[in-house]
Amino acid sequence: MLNYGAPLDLAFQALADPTRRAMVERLVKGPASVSELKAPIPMSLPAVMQHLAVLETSGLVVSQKSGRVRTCSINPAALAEAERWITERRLEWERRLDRLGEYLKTLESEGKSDEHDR
Amino acid sequence: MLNYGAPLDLAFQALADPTRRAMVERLVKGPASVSELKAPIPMSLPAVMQHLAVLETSGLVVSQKSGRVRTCSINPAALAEAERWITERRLEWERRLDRLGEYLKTLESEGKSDEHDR
DNA sequence: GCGATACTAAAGCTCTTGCTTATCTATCCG
DNA sequence: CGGATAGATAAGCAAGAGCTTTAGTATCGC
Repeated sequence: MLNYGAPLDLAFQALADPTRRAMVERLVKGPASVSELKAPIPMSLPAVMQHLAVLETSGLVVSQKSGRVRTCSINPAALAEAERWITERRLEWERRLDRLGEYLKTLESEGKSDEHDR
Repeated sequence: MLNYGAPLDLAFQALADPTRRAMVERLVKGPASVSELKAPIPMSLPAVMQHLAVLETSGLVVSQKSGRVRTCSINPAALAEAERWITERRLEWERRLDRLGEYLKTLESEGKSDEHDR
């Protein structure tokens, strides 16, 4: 499986951890420093920074350092890309169900005329 | 971090692998047997079955065995749940940007009247 | 019945993840 | 300057993910 979809790998992998999802949930409310991100998380600071690194290499989060504080924010584009993959699959599934419904309706009405023909 | 969101953990984890995403992409086109799922994948059959197991425990895929063939299909509900989490975060981010825009517009017009007041 | 088909189960191996503690480097401020 | 703050880096470790090969167990069709 050519890892053609590597960006999606990273995004979904990043979202697969509850701590990282909590960090994303915090960041959608607005940018935050590393300490602010760490605050509600019962974990060592290096652990939080490692989660942050995963979020950054996935592209879901960007950050910049100013003085001694690093400010993190959401990158909505990466979030949208992951969303888009799922949405497209769901839509494809629904389109297929629609076609199947049409087909079954056709079969049913043909069945009815068959009954008359008999 | 209480693993309160465990179902999402499993769904995103499942989607983080390109082989598994390829299997999902196949299944949105309609149900398939294990062998049909394996066909395009250059991997041993047990490996494919392990991927399938991940997809099943995540709830993204369901399957039933009839005779000697197991037929797999998508569970759109699980797909929709993962989609929903992302969508809600993106929407929250956008609502925040809107509020910020309003606020900045307010500041700007107040700034203009300040200039007049000066 | 018997060979081929379609999966299933188990063991083992390597690489990655998700933490930890300990140590170190910058910046800020009184 | 010097102590407190904010973050970075490194090493180490237990558990899990993602394969493999090997060896099964049911069905199906002649």
